[in-house]
Amino acid sequence: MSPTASSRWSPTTEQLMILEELYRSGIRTPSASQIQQITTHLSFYGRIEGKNVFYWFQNHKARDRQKLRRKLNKQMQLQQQQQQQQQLQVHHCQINHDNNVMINNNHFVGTFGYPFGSITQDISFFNSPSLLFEGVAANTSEGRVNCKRNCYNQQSLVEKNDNIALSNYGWKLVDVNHETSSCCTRPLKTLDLFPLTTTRIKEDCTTSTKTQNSM
Amino acid sequence: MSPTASSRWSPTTEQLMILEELYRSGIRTPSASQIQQITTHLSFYGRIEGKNVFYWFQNHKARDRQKLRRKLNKQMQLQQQQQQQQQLQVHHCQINHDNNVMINNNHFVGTFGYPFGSITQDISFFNSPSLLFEGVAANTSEGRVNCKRNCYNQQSLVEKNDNIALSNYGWKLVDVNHETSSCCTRPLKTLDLFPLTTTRIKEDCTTSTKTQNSM
DNA sequence: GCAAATTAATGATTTATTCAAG
DNA sequence: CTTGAATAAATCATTAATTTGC
Repeated sequence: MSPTASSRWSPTTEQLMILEELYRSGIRTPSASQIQQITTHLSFYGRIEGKNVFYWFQNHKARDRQKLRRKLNKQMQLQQQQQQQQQLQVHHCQINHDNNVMINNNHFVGTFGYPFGSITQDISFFNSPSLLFEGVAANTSEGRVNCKRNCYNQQSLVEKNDNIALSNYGWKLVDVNHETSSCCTRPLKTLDLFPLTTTRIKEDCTTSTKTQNSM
Repeated sequence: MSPTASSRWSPTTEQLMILEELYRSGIRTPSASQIQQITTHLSFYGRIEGKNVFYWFQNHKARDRQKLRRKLNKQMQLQQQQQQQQQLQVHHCQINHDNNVMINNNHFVGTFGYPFGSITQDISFFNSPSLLFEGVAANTSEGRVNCKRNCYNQQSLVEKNDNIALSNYGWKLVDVNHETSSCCTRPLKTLDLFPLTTTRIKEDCTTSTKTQNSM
């Protein structure tokens, strides 16, 4: 209960709610200035630093992806099991033969659609969709590249315009915020990120969508 | 020739020499204050920012590891090929049988010593040493964990003592250096990192080893 | 020699993984 | 077990070497 320095930040309920709302509204990798604004705003509800905001978004994004992957992976597995079962019923005469390779290989992706050839530099292995997800060799190539491409369109390009060249990593952040952020400063400018309605949870998004566009 | 802003820093010869010397002397993940010192010192030889130093060490370390992995990987492959050859000479009656699995698999690590079992959450697959290294499914688990453990002992723990809680990531760095580092400041304090002899390339290391210990 | 074209290095970013507090 | 923090790995993107055709 005493406010003695605990080794790590833990968000207050309100801070958390706001962060989650921002996340829902589409923010994934806030730029330095965005982080600055968010931090300033949230410092009104408790001690907080820029890096906390930075890490929060990073972790939240990562764990969202992770959750999704797990889910899809599970679906895949189920599908495959079902397919296998069906095949067993139809071609049950081949069971003993195929068993040499498939037995016990719930995760043995190496055998599914592995494109042979290509010796050294070519990394375009593993095109099987099952490799996109958690399990064994999920993050080797191709698959993740595609995945990433999708993610890029969400934030990065926007930020390139906002922040001339460096985007959102720490180095640019602190000089605006650090050492002067010891709470007690109420938001000085009107923040685009926080139009006035931070406690609204879920609406039809028609009035609030421009929140994000103006950054 | 004109010093018009190129989008990324490229180190001068002297900066590079010094960085490499520091690296050789054992620095891998410099703390914020170390980065600050190094930056200040190197800014004497040309424009440079803290993040450049940070990135340089990060990349250099990573690419060192990578080089090592590649090398060891190559050795492994050779060894395995030799072993295979030997086995072929001894058990040549089994060739046709094994071919079903091994043919064309220069990188097909999935078949080497794969421990069956463990369905969903357990990630402790792939214990084969060949999986530690580049190729296909190199970075899945276990192997890398071990690798990492080793690396930790080199720097991180030291830095925990140096820098109270945050160690060396961007957030702490800029407030000391940024926006005031526009060259023209000669090193103000005597730097432990740079005792006086920065141009010495290679010696017996007996007189200079304490350089690193005092940080 | 010397640019255009390729390729290799490497600075900078983003994502994945791991550690560890609560 | 959840999640803030930290680190390592993968990737992107630009610059430097290098090659190639003239």
